[in-house]
Amino acid sequence: MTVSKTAEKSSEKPADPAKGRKDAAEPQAEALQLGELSEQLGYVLKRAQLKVFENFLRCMASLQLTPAQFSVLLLVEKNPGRNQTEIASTLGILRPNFVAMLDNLESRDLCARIRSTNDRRSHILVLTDKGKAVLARAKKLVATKHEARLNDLLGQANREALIGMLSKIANEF
Amino acid sequence: MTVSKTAEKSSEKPADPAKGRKDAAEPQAEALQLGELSEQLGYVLKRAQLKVFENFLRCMASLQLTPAQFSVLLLVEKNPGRNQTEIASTLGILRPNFVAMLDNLESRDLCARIRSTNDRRSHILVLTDKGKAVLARAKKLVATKHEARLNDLLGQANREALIGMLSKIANEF
DNA sequence: CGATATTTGATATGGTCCATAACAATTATC
DNA sequence: GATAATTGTTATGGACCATATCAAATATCG
Repeated sequence: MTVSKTAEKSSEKPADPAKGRKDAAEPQAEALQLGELSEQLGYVLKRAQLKVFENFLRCMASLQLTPAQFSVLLLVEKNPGRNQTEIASTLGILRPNFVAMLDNLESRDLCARIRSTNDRRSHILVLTDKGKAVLARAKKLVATKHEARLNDLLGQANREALIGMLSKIANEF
Repeated sequence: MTVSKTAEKSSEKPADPAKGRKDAAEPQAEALQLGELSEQLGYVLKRAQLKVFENFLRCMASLQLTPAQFSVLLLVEKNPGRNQTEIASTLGILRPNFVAMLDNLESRDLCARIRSTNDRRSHILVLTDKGKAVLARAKKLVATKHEARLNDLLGQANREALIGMLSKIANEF
């Protein structure tokens, strides 16, 4: 009863005051003031990103795909025949860190490494049939349960504006 | 010459083809297609967040403040007299992980832990004079070099709309 | 009052992600 | 053909995050 298991921070007990302690010397003392923090771009961005990833993982629980894994599958599907270095660098993943990721996806038979005939150093990446099927299901889950949630929250126009602004920041900041 | 030192991913060498190898069998093969990835909320959010944090660190290089440290100073200034648990949980930091953070800030004489007289278990947090001064300078740097950059990029109205939407996501997603 | 439970700060520890160095195999360059 | 560069890989360390556990202090309740 100490804490729950995972991914549960606050919103447990507001430690409700006015319970009848010694006296009524401190009637207030409750929620903290965020102040300028709520206007800080980085703060709000990080918080939003954590929430979005959290929701993504919940939506993908049945397929056991992380955001990073999903992005790899998407990119390999869109660019079949590329090697590890190309896929990894496009996603901002360093080659050494990409190895374990691919080991995982390959062990689950979602994608495959194929030795290139042109350059026998490199591994060509392709999706397996299972990988394609899983990705198709993943896309539906993301569209239905994840991205749709944005429309409910912001509306179609705002959602597109948000994506556009974030892209601009990601590319030009 | 293997790679640069830090924070330099791609945009190094497109490995320009058409250089004259064996034959001219593969004339294309260049930039990868992002495809649906550029429309994925989580992907764009994460990319934007990384860029913003990167820029934040550059702006704060002279003060050696990370986004997390800045947020702690801001929150302690706005809510003096709160204890570690309150400050940490408000920022989504787990108490165990907050200890080292405070050790750092306290060793730099930016904030101080004071044993509470009401509850001798808890440590009241306050900013030192140096902490207040550093935070004041940090605020100016953030406003001048960091947040201002958003206005240049998006414009005042869009910047406010973006912050608003991100807050909404952070709170209601 | 006194026994038990809870809270607070702290330590230890493990997991994940990120970054660098270094290596063997292969290819490019000269 | 000798040297340099590239590709995938391993090893490794750091930063961040999460849980269990502890001692001190406090709260709760018989």
